[in-house]
Amino acid sequence: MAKSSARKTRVPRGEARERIVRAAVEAFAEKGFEAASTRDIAQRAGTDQGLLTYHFPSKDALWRAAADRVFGIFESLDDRLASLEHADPKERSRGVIREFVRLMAKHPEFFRFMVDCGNRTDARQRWLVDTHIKPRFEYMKEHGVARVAGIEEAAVPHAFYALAGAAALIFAVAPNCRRLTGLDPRKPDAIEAHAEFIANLVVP
Amino acid sequence: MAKSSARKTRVPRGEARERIVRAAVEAFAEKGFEAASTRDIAQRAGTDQGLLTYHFPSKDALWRAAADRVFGIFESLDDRLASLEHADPKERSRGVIREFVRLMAKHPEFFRFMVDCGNRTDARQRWLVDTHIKPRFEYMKEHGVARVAGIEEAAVPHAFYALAGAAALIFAVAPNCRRLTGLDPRKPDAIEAHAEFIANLVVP
DNA sequence: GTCTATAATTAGATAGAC
DNA sequence: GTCTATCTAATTATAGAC
Repeated sequence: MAKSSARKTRVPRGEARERIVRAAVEAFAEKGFEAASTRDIAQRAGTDQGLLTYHFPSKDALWRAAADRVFGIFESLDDRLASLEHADPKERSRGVIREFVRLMAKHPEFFRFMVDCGNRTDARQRWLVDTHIKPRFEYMKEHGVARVAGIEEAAVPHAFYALAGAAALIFAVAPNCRRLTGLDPRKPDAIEAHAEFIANLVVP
Repeated sequence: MAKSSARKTRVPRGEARERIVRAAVEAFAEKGFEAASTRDIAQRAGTDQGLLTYHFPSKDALWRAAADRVFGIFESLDDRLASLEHADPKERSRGVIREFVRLMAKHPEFFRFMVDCGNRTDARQRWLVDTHIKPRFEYMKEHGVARVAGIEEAAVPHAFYALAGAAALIFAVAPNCRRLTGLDPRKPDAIEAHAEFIANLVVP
Protein backbone atom coordinates (compact mmCIF):
# COMPACT_ATOMS: atom_id res chain seq x y z
CA MET A 1 0.00 0.00 0.00
CA ALA A 2 1.36 3.38 -0.99
CA LYS A 3 0.21 5.30 2.04
CA SER A 4 1.73 2.90 4.55
CA SER A 5 5.07 4.64 4.11
CA ALA A 6 3.43 7.88 5.23
CA ARG A 7 2.30 6.40 8.55
CA LYS A 8 3.88 8.00 11.54
CA THR A 9 6.10 5.57 13.41
CA ARG A 10 4.88 4.83 16.92
CA VAL A 11 6.94 5.43 20.04
CA PRO A 12 8.39 2.02 20.85
CA ARG A 13 7.62 1.81 24.55
CA GLY A 14 7.36 -1.45 26.48
CA GLU A 15 8.13 -5.04 25.56
CA ALA A 16 8.22 -5.78 21.86
CA ARG A 17 5.84 -8.72 22.10
CA GLU A 18 3.31 -6.60 23.95
CA ARG A 19 3.55 -3.83 21.36
CA ILE A 20 3.06 -6.38 18.59
CA VAL A 21 -0.13 -7.76 20.15
CA ARG A 22 -1.52 -4.28 20.62
CA ALA A 23 -0.70 -3.36 17.02
CA ALA A 24 -2.26 -6.62 15.82
CA VAL A 25 -5.52 -5.90 17.67
CA GLU A 26 -5.60 -2.47 16.07
CA ALA A 27 -4.84 -3.68 12.55
CA PHE A 28 -7.10 -6.76 12.58
CA ALA A 29 -9.99 -4.70 13.94
CA GLU A 30 -9.44 -2.00 11.36
CA LYS A 31 -8.99 -4.14 8.25
CA GLY A 32 -10.00 -7.71 9.06
CA PHE A 33 -7.77 -10.78 9.16
CA GLU A 34 -6.89 -11.14 5.50
CA ALA A 35 -6.58 -7.46 4.62
CA ALA A 36 -4.30 -6.70 7.57
CA SER A 37 -0.69 -7.38 6.64
CA THR A 38 2.05 -8.55 8.97
CA ARG A 39 4.32 -5.84 7.60
CA ASP A 40 1.78 -3.18 8.55
CA ILE A 41 1.42 -4.67 12.03
CA ALA A 42 5.19 -4.70 12.48
CA GLN A 43 5.38 -1.06 11.47
CA ARG A 44 2.60 -0.07 13.87
CA ALA A 45 4.53 -1.86 16.63
CA GLY A 46 7.70 0.02 15.70
CA THR A 47 9.56 -3.11 14.63
CA ASP A 48 9.91 -5.38 11.58
CA GLN A 49 8.32 -8.47 10.14
CA GLY A 50 11.14 -10.76 11.23
CA LEU A 51 10.43 -10.19 14.90
CA LEU A 52 6.77 -11.04 14.41
CA THR A 53 7.60 -14.55 13.26
CA TYR A 54 10.01 -14.92 16.15
CA HIS A 55 7.26 -14.28 18.71
CA PHE A 56 4.44 -15.91 16.72
CA PRO A 57 4.88 -18.88 14.39
CA SER A 58 2.28 -17.62 11.90
CA LYS A 59 -0.20 -14.86 11.13
CA ASP A 60 -2.91 -17.16 12.43
CA ALA A 61 -1.19 -17.53 15.79
CA LEU A 62 -0.78 -13.76 16.02
CA TRP A 63 -4.48 -13.34 15.32
CA ARG A 64 -5.34 -15.75 18.14
CA ALA A 65 -3.17 -13.77 20.55
CA ALA A 66 -4.95 -10.61 19.43
CA ALA A 67 -8.35 -12.27 19.93
CA ASP A 68 -7.33 -13.35 23.46
CA ARG A 69 -6.50 -9.73 24.17
CA VAL A 70 -9.75 -8.44 22.70
CA PHE A 71 -11.92 -10.75 24.79
CA GLY A 72 -9.95 -9.84 27.89
CA ILE A 73 -11.93 -6.60 28.00
CA PHE A 74 -14.77 -8.44 29.75
CA GLU A 75 -12.75 -8.86 32.92
CA SER A 76 -13.19 -5.19 33.69
CA LEU A 77 -16.92 -5.56 33.07
CA ASP A 78 -17.26 -8.29 35.69
CA ASP A 79 -15.80 -5.96 38.31
CA ARG A 80 -18.20 -3.17 37.43
CA LEU A 81 -21.23 -5.45 37.47
CA ALA A 82 -20.41 -6.65 40.98
CA SER A 83 -21.16 -3.17 42.31
CA LEU A 84 -24.70 -3.45 40.94
CA GLU A 85 -25.54 -6.55 43.00
CA HIS A 86 -27.55 -4.75 45.67
CA ALA A 87 -29.74 -2.70 43.32
CA ASP A 88 -33.37 -3.65 42.65
CA PRO A 89 -33.90 -5.98 39.63
CA LYS A 90 -35.09 -3.34 37.19
CA GLU A 91 -32.41 -0.80 38.00
CA ARG A 92 -29.80 -3.54 38.04
CA SER A 93 -30.79 -4.60 34.50
CA ARG A 94 -30.54 -1.02 33.30
CA GLY A 95 -27.13 -0.73 34.96
CA VAL A 96 -25.88 -3.89 33.25
CA ILE A 97 -27.01 -2.59 29.86
CA ARG A 98 -25.35 0.77 30.42
CA GLU A 99 -22.05 -0.82 31.39
CA PHE A 100 -22.18 -3.09 28.36
CA VAL A 101 -22.74 -0.14 26.03
CA ARG A 102 -19.86 1.75 27.65
CA LEU A 103 -17.62 -1.27 27.13
CA MET A 104 -18.57 -1.52 23.44
CA ALA A 105 -17.81 2.20 23.08
CA LYS A 106 -14.40 1.83 24.68
CA HIS A 107 -13.53 -1.29 22.69
CA PRO A 108 -15.14 -1.22 19.23
CA GLU A 109 -12.56 -3.82 18.19
CA PHE A 110 -14.65 -6.49 19.93
CA PHE A 111 -17.56 -6.05 17.55
CA ARG A 112 -15.32 -5.90 14.51
CA PHE A 113 -13.54 -9.13 15.46
CA MET A 114 -16.93 -10.79 15.88
CA VAL A 115 -18.34 -9.61 12.56
CA ASP A 116 -15.14 -10.22 10.57
CA CYS A 117 -14.99 -13.79 11.83
CA GLY A 118 -18.72 -14.37 12.08
CA ASN A 119 -19.72 -15.46 8.60
CA ARG A 120 -16.82 -17.85 8.11
CA THR A 121 -17.01 -21.54 8.80
CA ASP A 122 -13.28 -22.18 9.04
CA ALA A 123 -11.00 -23.17 11.91
CA ARG A 124 -10.59 -19.57 13.08
CA GLN A 125 -14.35 -19.09 13.41
CA ARG A 126 -14.79 -22.35 15.32
CA TRP A 127 -11.92 -21.47 17.63
CA LEU A 128 -13.29 -17.98 18.35
CA VAL A 129 -16.80 -19.24 19.09
CA ASP A 130 -15.72 -22.18 21.24
CA THR A 131 -12.93 -20.40 23.10
CA HIS A 132 -14.30 -16.92 23.68
CA ILE A 133 -17.89 -16.31 22.56
CA LYS A 134 -19.48 -19.42 24.08
CA PRO A 135 -18.30 -18.70 27.66
CA ARG A 136 -19.62 -15.14 27.35
CA PHE A 137 -22.94 -16.40 26.01
CA GLU A 138 -23.36 -18.87 28.88
CA TYR A 139 -22.42 -16.18 31.40
CA MET A 140 -25.08 -13.88 30.00
CA LYS A 141 -27.68 -16.64 30.10
CA GLU A 142 -27.04 -17.29 33.79
CA HIS A 143 -26.20 -13.93 35.33
CA GLY A 144 -27.15 -11.42 32.68
CA VAL A 145 -30.22 -9.58 31.59
CA ALA A 146 -32.00 -12.68 30.31
CA ARG A 147 -33.16 -13.89 33.70
CA VAL A 148 -33.96 -10.48 35.12
CA ALA A 149 -35.87 -9.23 32.08
CA GLY A 150 -37.78 -12.49 31.99
CA ILE A 151 -36.80 -13.64 28.50
CA GLU A 152 -37.86 -17.16 27.66
CA GLU A 153 -35.27 -19.77 26.73
CA ALA A 154 -36.07 -19.86 23.01
CA ALA A 155 -35.62 -16.10 22.63
CA VAL A 156 -32.14 -15.98 24.19
CA PRO A 157 -30.21 -16.16 20.87
CA HIS A 158 -32.37 -13.36 19.46
CA ALA A 159 -31.80 -11.27 22.56
CA PHE A 160 -28.05 -11.90 22.52
CA TYR A 161 -27.46 -10.73 18.95
CA ALA A 162 -30.07 -7.98 19.13
CA LEU A 163 -28.41 -6.47 22.19
CA ALA A 164 -24.87 -6.85 20.83
CA GLY A 165 -25.85 -5.24 17.54
CA ALA A 166 -27.91 -2.45 19.05
CA ALA A 167 -25.24 -1.59 21.60
CA ALA A 168 -22.08 -1.84 19.49
CA LEU A 169 -22.77 -1.03 15.82
CA ILE A 170 -22.77 2.74 16.21
CA PHE A 171 -19.26 2.64 17.74
CA ALA A 172 -17.91 0.08 15.24
CA VAL A 173 -18.83 2.39 12.35
CA ALA A 174 -18.13 5.65 14.14
CA PRO A 175 -16.74 7.55 11.10
CA ASN A 176 -19.84 6.49 9.21
CA CYS A 177 -22.12 7.87 11.92
CA ARG A 178 -20.09 11.05 12.12
CA ARG A 179 -20.45 11.77 8.41
CA LEU A 180 -24.07 10.64 8.19
CA THR A 181 -25.56 12.38 11.22
CA GLY A 182 -22.96 14.86 12.43
CA LEU A 183 -22.85 13.03 15.75
CA ASP A 184 -19.47 11.57 16.74
CA PRO A 185 -20.39 8.51 18.84
CA ARG A 186 -16.90 8.38 20.39
CA LYS A 187 -17.57 11.50 22.47
CA PRO A 188 -18.48 10.92 26.14
CA ASP A 189 -21.88 12.61 25.84
CA ALA A 190 -22.82 10.46 22.86
CA ILE A 191 -21.71 7.30 24.66
CA GLU A 192 -23.92 8.10 27.64
CA ALA A 193 -26.82 9.00 25.37
CA HIS A 194 -26.51 5.67 23.57
CA ALA A 195 -26.27 3.79 26.87
CA GLU A 196 -29.44 5.50 28.06
CA PHE A 197 -31.21 4.86 24.76
CA ILE A 198 -30.41 1.13 24.79
CA ALA A 199 -31.30 0.82 28.48
CA ASN A 200 -34.69 2.42 27.77
CA LEU A 201 -35.17 0.10 24.82
CA VAL A 202 -34.54 -3.11 26.75
CA VAL A 203 -35.95 -2.12 30.14
CA PRO A 204 -38.56 0.62 29.58
CA MET B 1 -5.27 -18.91 -1.78
CA ALA B 2 -4.93 -22.66 -1.99
CA LYS B 3 -8.59 -23.54 -1.61
CA SER B 4 -9.80 -21.23 -4.37
CA SER B 5 -8.86 -23.88 -6.92
CA ALA B 6 -11.26 -26.28 -5.17
CA ARG B 7 -14.26 -23.97 -5.62
CA LYS B 8 -17.00 -25.38 -7.79
CA THR B 9 -17.41 -23.43 -11.00
CA ARG B 10 -20.78 -21.69 -11.32
CA VAL B 11 -23.19 -22.22 -14.16
CA PRO B 12 -22.60 -19.24 -16.45
CA ARG B 13 -26.17 -18.11 -17.10
CA GLY B 14 -27.14 -14.62 -18.21
CA GLU B 15 -25.09 -11.63 -19.29
CA ALA B 16 -21.47 -11.64 -18.24
CA ARG B 17 -21.58 -8.18 -16.73
CA GLU B 18 -24.59 -9.12 -14.65
CA ARG B 19 -22.91 -12.29 -13.40
CA ILE B 20 -19.81 -10.29 -12.49
CA VAL B 21 -21.78 -7.80 -10.40
CA ARG B 22 -23.58 -10.61 -8.60
CA ALA B 23 -20.29 -12.39 -7.91
CA ALA B 24 -18.77 -9.12 -6.70
CA VAL B 25 -21.61 -8.54 -4.23
CA GLU B 26 -21.12 -12.05 -2.91
CA ALA B 27 -17.33 -11.82 -2.60
CA PHE B 28 -17.17 -8.29 -1.17
CA ALA B 29 -19.85 -9.17 1.41
CA GLU B 30 -18.05 -12.36 2.35
CA LYS B 31 -14.49 -11.08 2.60
CA GLY B 32 -14.54 -7.29 2.54
CA PHE B 33 -13.12 -4.99 -0.13
CA GLU B 34 -9.41 -5.61 0.27
CA ALA B 35 -9.54 -9.33 1.03
CA ALA B 36 -11.79 -10.11 -1.93
CA SER B 37 -9.68 -10.65 -5.05
CA THR B 38 -10.71 -9.84 -8.59
CA ARG B 39 -9.57 -13.32 -9.67
CA ASP B 40 -11.92 -14.89 -7.16
CA ILE B 41 -14.80 -12.71 -8.36
CA ALA B 42 -14.08 -13.64 -11.97
CA GLN B 43 -14.09 -17.32 -11.07
CA ARG B 44 -17.38 -17.02 -9.18
CA ALA B 45 -18.84 -15.33 -12.27
CA GLY B 46 -17.57 -18.15 -14.47
CA THR B 47 -15.18 -15.93 -16.41
CA ASP B 48 -11.68 -14.47 -16.11
CA GLN B 49 -9.98 -11.40 -14.75
CA GLY B 50 -9.52 -9.81 -18.17
CA LEU B 51 -13.26 -9.45 -18.71
CA LEU B 52 -13.63 -7.73 -15.36
CA THR B 53 -11.39 -4.87 -16.40
CA TYR B 54 -13.23 -4.62 -19.69
CA HIS B 55 -16.54 -3.97 -17.94
CA PHE B 56 -15.10 -2.06 -14.98
CA PRO B 57 -12.00 0.16 -15.14
CA SER B 58 -10.83 -0.79 -11.64
CA LYS B 59 -11.60 -2.85 -8.55
CA ASP B 60 -12.95 0.32 -6.98
CA ALA B 61 -15.44 0.84 -9.82
CA LEU B 62 -16.56 -2.77 -9.53
CA TRP B 63 -17.10 -2.29 -5.82
CA ARG B 64 -19.27 0.77 -6.49
CA ALA B 65 -21.39 -1.23 -8.93
CA ALA B 66 -21.75 -3.93 -6.29
CA ALA B 67 -22.75 -1.32 -3.69
CA ASP B 68 -25.38 0.09 -6.07
CA ARG B 69 -26.79 -3.40 -6.37
CA VAL B 70 -26.76 -4.01 -2.62
CA PHE B 71 -28.66 -0.81 -1.84
CA GLY B 72 -31.16 -1.61 -4.55
CA ILE B 73 -32.76 -4.10 -2.15
CA PHE B 74 -34.67 -1.25 -0.54
CA GLU B 75 -36.86 -0.77 -3.59
CA SER B 76 -38.71 -3.97 -2.74
CA LEU B 77 -39.14 -2.69 0.81
CA ASP B 78 -40.87 0.47 -0.34
CA ASP B 79 -43.49 -1.61 -2.15
CA ARG B 80 -44.16 -3.75 0.90
CA LEU B 81 -44.45 -0.76 3.21
CA ALA B 82 -47.08 0.83 0.98
CA SER B 83 -49.49 -1.98 1.89
CA LEU B 84 -49.20 -0.99 5.56
CA GLU B 85 -50.46 2.55 4.99
CA HIS B 86 -53.99 1.94 6.24
CA ALA B 87 -53.05 0.16 9.47
CA ASP B 88 -53.24 1.94 12.82
CA PRO B 89 -50.00 3.71 13.90
CA LYS B 90 -48.85 1.08 16.39
CA GLU B 91 -49.48 -1.92 14.15
CA ARG B 92 -47.99 -0.04 11.21
CA SER B 93 -44.76 0.54 13.16
CA ARG B 94 -44.59 -3.13 14.05
CA GLY B 95 -45.17 -4.03 10.42
CA VAL B 96 -42.37 -1.74 9.25
CA ILE B 97 -39.97 -3.31 11.74
CA ARG B 98 -40.93 -6.82 10.69
CA GLU B 99 -40.41 -6.05 7.02
CA PHE B 100 -37.03 -4.47 7.75
CA VAL B 101 -35.89 -7.55 9.68
CA ARG B 102 -37.04 -9.83 6.85
CA LEU B 103 -35.07 -7.71 4.39
CA MET B 104 -31.92 -7.92 6.52
CA ALA B 105 -32.40 -11.71 6.68
CA LYS B 106 -32.75 -12.00 2.92
CA HIS B 107 -29.81 -9.69 2.21
CA PRO B 108 -27.14 -9.98 4.93
CA GLU B 109 -24.71 -8.46 2.43
CA PHE B 110 -26.16 -5.03 3.19
CA PHE B 111 -24.96 -5.10 6.78
CA ARG B 112 -21.57 -6.46 5.82
CA PHE B 113 -21.02 -3.72 3.25
CA MET B 114 -21.94 -1.15 5.87
CA VAL B 115 -19.64 -2.53 8.56
CA ASP B 116 -16.71 -3.21 6.23
CA CYS B 117 -16.82 0.34 4.95
CA GLY B 118 -17.98 1.98 8.16
CA ASN B 119 -14.79 2.60 10.08
CA ARG B 120 -12.84 3.96 7.14
CA THR B 121 -12.48 7.62 6.35
CA ASP B 122 -11.44 7.22 2.72
CA ALA B 123 -13.14 8.07 -0.57
CA ARG B 124 -15.10 4.82 -0.66
CA GLN B 125 -16.62 5.46 2.75
CA ARG B 126 -17.60 9.02 1.85
CA TRP B 127 -19.12 7.85 -1.42
CA LEU B 128 -21.16 5.10 0.27
CA VAL B 129 -22.50 7.40 2.97
CA ASP B 130 -23.33 10.29 0.65
CA THR B 131 -24.71 8.21 -2.21
CA HIS B 132 -26.62 5.45 -0.48
CA ILE B 133 -26.82 5.63 3.31
CA LYS B 134 -27.81 9.30 3.61
CA PRO B 135 -30.94 8.99 1.41
CA ARG B 136 -32.04 5.95 3.43
CA PHE B 137 -31.43 7.79 6.69
CA GLU B 138 -33.48 10.78 5.56
CA TYR B 139 -36.28 8.50 4.36
CA MET B 140 -36.39 6.80 7.73
CA LYS B 141 -36.48 10.13 9.53
CA GLU B 142 -39.49 11.30 7.53
CA HIS B 143 -41.59 8.21 6.86
CA GLY B 144 -40.15 5.59 9.15
CA VAL B 145 -40.57 4.50 12.69
CA ALA B 146 -39.05 7.62 14.18
CA ARG B 147 -42.15 9.78 13.79
CA VAL B 148 -44.64 7.08 14.72
CA ALA B 149 -42.76 5.82 17.77
CA GLY B 150 -42.31 9.41 18.88
CA ILE B 151 -38.54 9.52 19.00
CA GLU B 152 -37.10 12.97 19.59
CA GLU B 153 -34.76 14.51 17.03
CA ALA B 154 -31.58 14.09 19.08
CA ALA B 155 -32.14 10.36 19.53
CA VAL B 156 -32.56 9.59 15.83
CA PRO B 157 -28.92 8.58 15.20
CA HIS B 158 -29.03 6.27 18.21
CA ALA B 159 -32.30 4.74 17.01
CA PHE B 160 -30.98 4.29 13.46
CA TYR B 161 -27.86 2.33 14.43
CA ALA B 162 -29.57 0.50 17.29
CA LEU B 163 -32.29 -0.77 14.98
CA ALA B 164 -29.89 -1.67 12.15
CA GLY B 165 -27.61 -3.56 14.53
CA ALA B 166 -30.39 -5.31 16.42
CA ALA B 167 -32.17 -6.37 13.24
CA ALA B 168 -29.24 -7.42 11.05
CA LEU B 169 -26.31 -8.70 13.15
CA ILE B 170 -27.72 -12.19 13.75
CA PHE B 171 -28.04 -12.75 9.96
CA ALA B 172 -24.66 -11.21 9.13
CA VAL B 173 -22.92 -13.69 11.45
CA ALA B 174 -25.26 -16.61 10.80
CA PRO B 175 -22.59 -19.37 11.00
CA ASN B 176 -21.48 -17.88 14.28
CA CYS B 177 -25.01 -18.01 15.68
CA ARG B 178 -25.49 -21.54 14.37
CA ARG B 179 -22.40 -22.84 16.15
CA LEU B 180 -22.94 -20.82 19.32
CA THR B 181 -26.64 -21.45 19.96
CA GLY B 182 -27.66 -24.28 17.64
CA LEU B 183 -30.16 -21.92 16.00
CA ASP B 184 -29.68 -21.29 12.27
CA PRO B 185 -31.02 -17.75 11.78
CA ARG B 186 -31.37 -18.30 8.02
CA LYS B 187 -34.33 -20.64 8.51
CA PRO B 188 -37.80 -19.11 7.92
CA ASP B 189 -38.99 -19.84 11.46
CA ALA B 190 -35.94 -18.13 12.97
CA ILE B 191 -36.39 -15.11 10.70
CA GLU B 192 -40.00 -14.66 11.81
CA ALA B 193 -39.02 -15.15 15.43
CA HIS B 194 -36.36 -12.46 15.14
CA ALA B 195 -38.80 -10.12 13.38
CA GLU B 196 -41.29 -10.60 16.18
CA PHE B 197 -38.62 -10.15 18.85
CA ILE B 198 -37.36 -6.85 17.37
CA ALA B 199 -40.92 -5.58 16.82
CA ASN B 200 -41.70 -6.29 20.48
CA LEU B 201 -38.50 -4.55 21.51
CA VAL B 202 -39.18 -1.33 19.61
CA VAL B 203 -42.98 -1.20 19.90
CA PRO B 204 -44.01 -3.15 23.02
C1' DG C 1 -17.00 -9.19 -25.99
C1' DT C 2 -14.07 -12.56 -24.38
C1' DC C 3 -9.87 -14.53 -23.02
C1' DT C 4 -4.44 -15.32 -22.53
C1' DA C 5 -0.09 -13.52 -21.19
C1' DT C 6 2.46 -10.67 -18.48
C1' DA C 7 4.17 -6.56 -15.81
C1' DA C 8 4.79 -4.37 -11.29
C1' DT C 9 3.76 -4.76 -6.60
C1' DT C 10 2.91 -6.94 -2.32
C1' DA C 11 1.83 -10.88 0.54
C1' DG C 12 3.44 -14.54 4.38
C1' DA C 13 7.17 -17.30 5.61
C1' DT C 14 12.12 -18.37 6.14
C1' DA C 15 17.36 -18.10 6.70
C1' DG C 16 20.80 -16.19 8.85
C1' DA C 17 23.81 -12.10 10.63
C1' DC C 18 24.64 -9.89 14.98
C1' DG D 1 15.95 -10.88 20.91
C1' DT D 2 16.23 -8.09 17.01
C1' DC D 3 16.72 -7.02 12.29
C1' DT D 4 18.05 -7.53 7.00
C1' DA D 5 17.68 -10.14 2.93
C1' DT D 6 15.29 -13.22 0.17
C1' DC D 7 12.03 -16.97 -1.55
C1' DT D 8 7.57 -18.27 -3.48
C1' DA D 9 3.08 -17.16 -4.40
C1' DA D 10 -0.76 -14.06 -5.05
C1' DT D 11 -2.32 -9.38 -5.98
C1' DT D 12 -4.26 -5.47 -9.48
C1' DA D 13 -3.69 -3.66 -13.78
C1' DT D 14 -2.46 -3.75 -18.67
C1' DA D 15 -1.50 -5.25 -23.58
C1' DG D 16 -3.02 -7.57 -27.15
C1' DA D 17 -4.83 -11.97 -29.77
C1' DC D 18 -9.17 -13.62 -31.59
